[in-house]
Amino acid sequence: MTRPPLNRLDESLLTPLPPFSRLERSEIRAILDQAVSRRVEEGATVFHEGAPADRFFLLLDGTIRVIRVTATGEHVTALHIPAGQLFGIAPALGKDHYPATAQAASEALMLSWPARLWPRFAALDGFTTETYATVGKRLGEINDRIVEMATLAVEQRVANALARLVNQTGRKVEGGIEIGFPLTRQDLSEMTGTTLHTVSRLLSAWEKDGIVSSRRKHVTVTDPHRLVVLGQRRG
Amino acid sequence: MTRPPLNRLDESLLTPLPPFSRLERSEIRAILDQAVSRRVEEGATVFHEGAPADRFFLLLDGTIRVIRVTATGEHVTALHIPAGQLFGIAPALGKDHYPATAQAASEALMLSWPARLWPRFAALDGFTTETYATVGKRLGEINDRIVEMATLAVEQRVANALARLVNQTGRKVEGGIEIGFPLTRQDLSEMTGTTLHTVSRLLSAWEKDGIVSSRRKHVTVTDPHRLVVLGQRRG
DNA sequence: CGAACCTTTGACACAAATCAAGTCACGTGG
DNA sequence: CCACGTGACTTGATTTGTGTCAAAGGTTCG
Repeated sequence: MTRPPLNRLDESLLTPLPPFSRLERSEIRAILDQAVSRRVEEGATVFHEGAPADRFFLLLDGTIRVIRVTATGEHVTALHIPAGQLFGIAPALGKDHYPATAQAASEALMLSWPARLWPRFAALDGFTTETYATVGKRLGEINDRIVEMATLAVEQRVANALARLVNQTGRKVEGGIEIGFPLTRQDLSEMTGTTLHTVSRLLSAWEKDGIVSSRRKHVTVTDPHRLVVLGQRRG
Repeated sequence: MTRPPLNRLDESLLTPLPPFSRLERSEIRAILDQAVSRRVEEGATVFHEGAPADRFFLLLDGTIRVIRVTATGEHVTALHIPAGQLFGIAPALGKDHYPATAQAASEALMLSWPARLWPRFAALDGFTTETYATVGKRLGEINDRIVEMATLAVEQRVANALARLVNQTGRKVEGGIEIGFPLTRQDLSEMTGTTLHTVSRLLSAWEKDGIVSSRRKHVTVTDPHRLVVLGQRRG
């Protein structure tokens, strides 16, 4: 499952990514040589909530879903992480256990390093600045979700969740923009704090109105503008 | 309103606080000499969401409420900050504008420094580590709130919010533990995403059951254990 | 071909928002 | 010091958005 790099990883993997972009070629080389690369399939778990945070990760391709499971077994999706970002960076926040579970929303490709190397990374020029900017963005996102949950009705929350996914992972297809990974009604309900039944009803209604179009596990937004409008207060 | 320190601030103000505890006496002296102290009264705003983040703060006494206001004018309370913590640390997260509004829940006393000094603080031994541990804790807290909002009913959310306030700011009084600052039903509703009416009904019911006791703007929890039980799933 | 799963739809129940008065405490100013 | 006004709180009646319960249809894959 985890394997050392068989052939050297190419430096161009990291150069375009913000936390690494200011580094010297030699520094990037050193970082890559210490990385372990890993491929996980759709739905597989990368690490579990509460497990010792022994590694941190960089997502090269795919999407990671960050979820938490309650005492009664309900799943709540806290966040989606797009390709190009660090995740599992518990060490950066003074935690020695992962605060949530990370699973692959679609097949994913990632690099990882042992947590004990974090301080060395942190010492690199511009690395911390960029990292904490990412943390700041996530904090902002998650805050927006609280405001949303506190003030909006289910329909608006689902509309906004879909709109966010379109922006983060959407890819143009004929007739609209498709979410970039397999997505069930249940998944959407776990992102918005509702039930798969309600999501199903909403998507059915929206499909009738020509706003979305969906097949099993695939959702395409055909009228993004109207979707955004649905997300506003007052329908 | 903002005023320079008239008499030198005492070093013992900072020594016990985690981000400063590892610093030399001389370093603390230098930090204090650059600080501006400020007292704000109950309800006053320290800084507004969206304003340029030109200063960062340390709360010496009182409680700060972090709120966001929606386009339609609703208020949502994201977080309460207890005495002894840094706040408004937008510079630490790469932001040059405050992402939320901070207001004093009770009369509050704070120090502040210009944002441009942040890098110098960050270079001090152990300072960043402790700061980001705080950020991590807040991220965790806010995450818990999302899980709560997604899975719990109103009664349980309000019970948990009260329980949290008891832990953070409660002080023993005869007959129970009182929340450490003035708190209205409206305030509680803004923390839990419900209406003041529902909160009022809940508190009335709990008062009848001997779990809380309240007078105008003051809430005392008389049976903390049963309150915690109310916060669990299944009442 | 069957099993596992995702999805849809209807009927019903209920928690909580909304609508609507009205009482009660407190601080202010005359 | 009392009257007045404002803001906090309470409580009932009504409405409604969503969850829950229930059943069945559709897809995919082994």
